[in-house]
Amino acid sequence: MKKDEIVYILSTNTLFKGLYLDRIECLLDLCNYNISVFEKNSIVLNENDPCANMGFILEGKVNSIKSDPDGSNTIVRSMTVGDFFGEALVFSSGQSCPSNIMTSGKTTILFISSESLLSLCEIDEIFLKNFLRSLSDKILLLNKKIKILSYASVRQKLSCFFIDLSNIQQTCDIVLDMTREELSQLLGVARPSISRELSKMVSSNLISVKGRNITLLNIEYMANLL
Amino acid sequence: MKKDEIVYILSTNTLFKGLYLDRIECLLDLCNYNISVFEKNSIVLNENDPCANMGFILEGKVNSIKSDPDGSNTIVRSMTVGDFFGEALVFSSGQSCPSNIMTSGKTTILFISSESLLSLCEIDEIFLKNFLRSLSDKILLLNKKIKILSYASVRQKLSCFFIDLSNIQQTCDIVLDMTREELSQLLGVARPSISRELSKMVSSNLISVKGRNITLLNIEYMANLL
DNA sequence: GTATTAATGTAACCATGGTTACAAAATTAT
DNA sequence: ATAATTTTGTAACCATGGTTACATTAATAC
Repeated sequence: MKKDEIVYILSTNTLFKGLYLDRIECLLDLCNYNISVFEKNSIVLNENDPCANMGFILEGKVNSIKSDPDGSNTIVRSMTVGDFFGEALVFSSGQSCPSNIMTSGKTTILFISSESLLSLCEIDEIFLKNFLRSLSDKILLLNKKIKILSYASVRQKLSCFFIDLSNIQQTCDIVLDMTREELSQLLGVARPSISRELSKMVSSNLISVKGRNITLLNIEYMANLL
Repeated sequence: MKKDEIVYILSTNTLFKGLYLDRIECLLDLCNYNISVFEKNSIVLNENDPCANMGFILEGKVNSIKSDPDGSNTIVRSMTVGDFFGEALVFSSGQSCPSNIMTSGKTTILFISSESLLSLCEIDEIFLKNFLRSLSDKILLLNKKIKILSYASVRQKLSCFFIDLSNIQQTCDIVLDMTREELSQLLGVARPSISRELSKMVSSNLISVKGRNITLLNIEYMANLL
């Protein structure tokens, strides 16, 4: 893969946002990096492996996979070109990879060492700001997830999720960009329980539902549950 | 409060770890900072306020408080001398304070602006590493919390928690440093449910319990639940 | 178009855990 | 030591939501 292709892909992710292509190339040249190609279904990183590099996906697709005791595997996170992983691991105190990372197709990954990342932070203020913002946003995202998981009832979880979404989309007519199955996993609830509670909320005139389009009819009441 | 007292207090927290006192003083002099004194039960920051400064507690005690819809208040986090807050907020993209921050006694707080923090990161590599480590460790901590909250059964939650603790304490004879009530809040479970499941686990010879001392008798079985 | 697959709604059953209430034990204050 | 307070265990009751199974609808492939 040519260097300008690599640089272009890097420019699409949030860590290099705001940087010109030639600046990115310049920064990359300063780095201790290496590029690895993985076959389909090969293991990039095992659970509990130490993690000294960040990975940037240049080609293909990788999944972060958690093995359940019953033998089944859950995809925790799915990443593709432009995504990166390990940003919270390389600078943590002696922590290791929390899940298996596996390719689901032929995949090219750029690895940058933690020392180099530290240099980038020192050399380029924009990169530093981006890195700090990325970590901070992740913390806020996880906090929001904890908030949702902490609610006792499915109605509370849905209400919280819908209200957040209506704030983001700036309308009471919100559109879900996921299946019910994915929604249920996000909220930590069984899929039929989601459907059941949605029906109840429709009966109670809290919302109306048409496929993935949901209208919030009584935000005040829903907000009072939280 | 004298400057060398301030510097000493800062030296006790993780962001200034590894820095000599005179270096901290030097860094502080470069900062745009201000020191505010709050009376008992005054509000430092309201929920949803924008957050452009980090706060370091120099004196007293502050609580991060979440108001429930039923009118009750939950203390999310309790902070005292040497603790700091807002590290994940100042660099996030347009996010605001997730909870009320209130003093619970006469309190002195040192505020440092986000611009100054950015400067410190650029000037001092140790500070930069500390800041990155602090954010990263928080992410891993939140991930662990999500993992526990995601388990369906109380037995799973307790098993996960106990096994983590036995790794930290390097023994099967673990000691809880909290009440059952606090444990139940941490795991997101009702307090009597904790007691009930502990009893069941004793009956099943998985653990033995004597007050806050718990012995893990069958770690393998417990690990297989996860 | 039809066929195939995936997504969704629904219902019955039942296990888990929340709620409440109270007693016993442990801790702390006086 | 005694009293007061907090922490903890226990039991009965019952609501919530998980499980399973199946029908229906929507989406996609052919």
